[in-house]
Amino acid sequence: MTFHPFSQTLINPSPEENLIPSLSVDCVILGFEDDQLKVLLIQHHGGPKDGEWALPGDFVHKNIDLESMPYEVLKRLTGIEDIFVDQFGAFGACERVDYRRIITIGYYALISPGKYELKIGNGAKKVQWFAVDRVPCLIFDHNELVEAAIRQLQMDLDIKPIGNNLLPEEFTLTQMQKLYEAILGEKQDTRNFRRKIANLKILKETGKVDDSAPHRAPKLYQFDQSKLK
Amino acid sequence: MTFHPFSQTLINPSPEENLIPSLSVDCVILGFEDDQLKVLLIQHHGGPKDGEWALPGDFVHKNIDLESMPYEVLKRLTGIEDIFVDQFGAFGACERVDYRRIITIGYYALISPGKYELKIGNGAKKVQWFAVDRVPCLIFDHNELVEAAIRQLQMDLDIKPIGNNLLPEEFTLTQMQKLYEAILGEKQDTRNFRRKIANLKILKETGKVDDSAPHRAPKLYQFDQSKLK
DNA sequence: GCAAAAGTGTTGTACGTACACCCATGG
DNA sequence: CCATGGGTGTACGTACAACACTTTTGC
Repeated sequence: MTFHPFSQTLINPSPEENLIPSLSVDCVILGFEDDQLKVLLIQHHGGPKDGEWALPGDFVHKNIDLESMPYEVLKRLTGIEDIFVDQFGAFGACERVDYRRIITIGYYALISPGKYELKIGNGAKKVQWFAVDRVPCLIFDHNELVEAAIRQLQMDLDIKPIGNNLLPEEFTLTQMQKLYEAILGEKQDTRNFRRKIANLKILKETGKVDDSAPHRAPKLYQFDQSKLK
Repeated sequence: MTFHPFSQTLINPSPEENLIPSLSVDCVILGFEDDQLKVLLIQHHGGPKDGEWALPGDFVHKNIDLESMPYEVLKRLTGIEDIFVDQFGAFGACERVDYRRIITIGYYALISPGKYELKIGNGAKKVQWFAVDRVPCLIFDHNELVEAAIRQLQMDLDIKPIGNNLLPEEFTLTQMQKLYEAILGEKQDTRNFRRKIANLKILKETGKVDDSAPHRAPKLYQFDQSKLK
């Protein structure tokens, strides 16, 4: 197999003839940890972008549906498949990739960091979570993609089961509020937030509390899967 | 130049080596006429889809930004450039095109039918407006693209200057209401609609009326360009 | 008893919705 | 004078924004 300047992120790169060389998929994988929205980045190992940080991605495979591609990328990085993924745009300026004409389709994915063990593909030196307001300079237009993904996530926040994918199985309302604040980038009023969530009627109490902290123990909730439209 | 199975819509097809053969752009060109939302379709002439109806589109040109491609398509069909265009998604199921793997990026465009003279490209038999609820069976997944474009348009209706592009320079509030009804697919209450539009403060009276009809002459309005956010 | 976070209500305002009649005009 | 479409107001309910104090617990 010849060196492939863009498949640095692959664990099992496909033979080049199975790829569409001018069309890639990039994934903005978002997670919520330490009250912060984080994005999963990989550091290239070898190739023209050695040492630089980038979104995980891949060329579109000729025999795989476009919409399945982000799951392929995620499977290689995390070993999981049943996650929330949404397309947020196609990016295709002539000079977005400096050495070749490549159009990319951006997807964002929502997972819980820590729930999965990350694998480092061949072509990658490191895989690491970064807070979205501490993202380093990325290759190509990847910083733009991160911003576009977050804008889309903000718009989807009220109409898609975002929390269900970014929060642990059981969580407190304070955690959920922190998640909303991280996504929207602004503080929320506690009383208004709780009323709004209550009106959605998508949570149910577990009956348990989180008594790991040294003060009043908050109630734990979970999503009522039957009520997520 | 060899025959190119997909560039039926081109007036001046580019040499094949300037195209990205696995990546196309399709345009859902929408207009408003006779109180109906209409979409512009072309009928293929020659090639594997001879006689069938399709969205106008083109392969992505290697030396043209992706986001400029819909303008290229529109320029060939209508000779105009300054119109509203928005990307609504990338479509890439393996079997969406029956004879080859082609991913397409969908754009919708808004123009006033009748304002422009349509050109018939070589590769096309006809160019024709169809009411969106009377769209014939189209090639590939183009019917899906039309529906996706309209869904996107519905979501954009309140946040983008849709009317500014689909209505004539001067128009009545009834016309505008009919446009909203056509896009949303449901009747609007006249009083509520007028109050809503008034609250937006994006229109100004022209002082003129339309006295072409045999009853009370409605006032003519225009968009106040300085107030379109 | 205090620090630290959980939890809780009221009020005003803005917006959506439902609903019916008079007005102006041309023929 | 009548048919046709233009134009207008009120009342209600819901949703959001602003705002501060009490409760529980571990130490």
